[in-house]
Amino acid sequence: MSDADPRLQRFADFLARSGLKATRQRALIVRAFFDAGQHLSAEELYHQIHAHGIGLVTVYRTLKLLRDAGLATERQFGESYARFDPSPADRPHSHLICTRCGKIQELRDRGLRHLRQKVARGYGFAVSECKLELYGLCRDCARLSGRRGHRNGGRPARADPRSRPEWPRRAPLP
Amino acid sequence: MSDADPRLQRFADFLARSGLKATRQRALIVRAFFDAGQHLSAEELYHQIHAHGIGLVTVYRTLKLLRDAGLATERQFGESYARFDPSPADRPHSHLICTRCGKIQELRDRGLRHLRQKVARGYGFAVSECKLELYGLCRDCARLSGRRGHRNGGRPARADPRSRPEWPRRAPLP
DNA sequence: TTAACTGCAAACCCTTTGCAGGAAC
DNA sequence: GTTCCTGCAAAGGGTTTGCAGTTAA
Repeated sequence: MSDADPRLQRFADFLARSGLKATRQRALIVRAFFDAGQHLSAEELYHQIHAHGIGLVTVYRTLKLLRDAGLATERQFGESYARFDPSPADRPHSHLICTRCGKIQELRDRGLRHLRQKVARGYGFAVSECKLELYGLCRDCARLSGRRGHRNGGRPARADPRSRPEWPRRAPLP
Repeated sequence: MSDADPRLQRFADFLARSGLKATRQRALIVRAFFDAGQHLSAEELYHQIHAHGIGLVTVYRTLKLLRDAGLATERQFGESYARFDPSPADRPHSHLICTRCGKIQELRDRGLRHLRQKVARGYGFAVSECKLELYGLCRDCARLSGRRGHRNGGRPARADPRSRPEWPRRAPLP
């Protein structure tokens, strides 16, 4: 199933087109990245494959290549490090980020497209990229919070999502 | 005019309430921050006041206090450093970021509120914070770009706004 | 007088870069 | 055989922290 992923071919094409080489490390990293199907950080991805003797630096370099190939988008979800979104840039979507469990869901809504067009008209602004992130509690966490009597109305203690409390920042390193 | 700014009083109240002290440095930093009325980085703010013998570390610490007091929001506009938004958190707004000149405009649109409510209903997601950022060319830059024949359709060279090329990253240091 | 604050330097974290050996073309 | 790649170690840049002296309360 992973072999049939057209993105692997697109990456191979990108490498060839750019005069770059198809190495064992790149193949492993790219496959692990697409297989995860999530918004991984460089270190999380590294953690999944470092058993194969691949270094963190190579993971960083390959993620940058994926970004340049248009197969990943670098994102900052209020953390001190970046996450990479495997969705191609030509299929824009927004994100719902749970401030309790860290889950990241994707959201597609055409309301955003309208907003974008309205802005273009009203402000004379030529939009090239549109980022919408909604922080809050996912369905499960909201339910849990509700049971506990939602002490502060379901709002997190701090407005700034950079200071998310207890949820897993990255996969633990050995 | 700056003295009449109710935010100064709110900050003083916050300090008193928290058992913290009102120092000369904090007064200077907070006033400079509100007077700027822009989305400053810590270093830009430092640059404006370091003549008074105030250290960068104190600027960082005071900005964090402002954030905790609800008088500033920490934001990451695709740069490697944070900017602080002087608008209080209870007046949410979006941002238009010009990828050419770096200008940041604010945008208030009730379409976003509707989207937010729709998400709450459809996904069972309890939204606590909503971030919308539109990257592209502001009116002036779009016009310039148009005159030059908008070589690549008005799109920046790279999709990722982290790699903005030539515009002022921060106020130059002496 | 006491607790909090400042500034310096050093640490910290994530990411990038320099370099010598190794692998793809 | 050339060019690009890898991994290591070290550097880099923004931010935070430890500490000794200073200042607000």
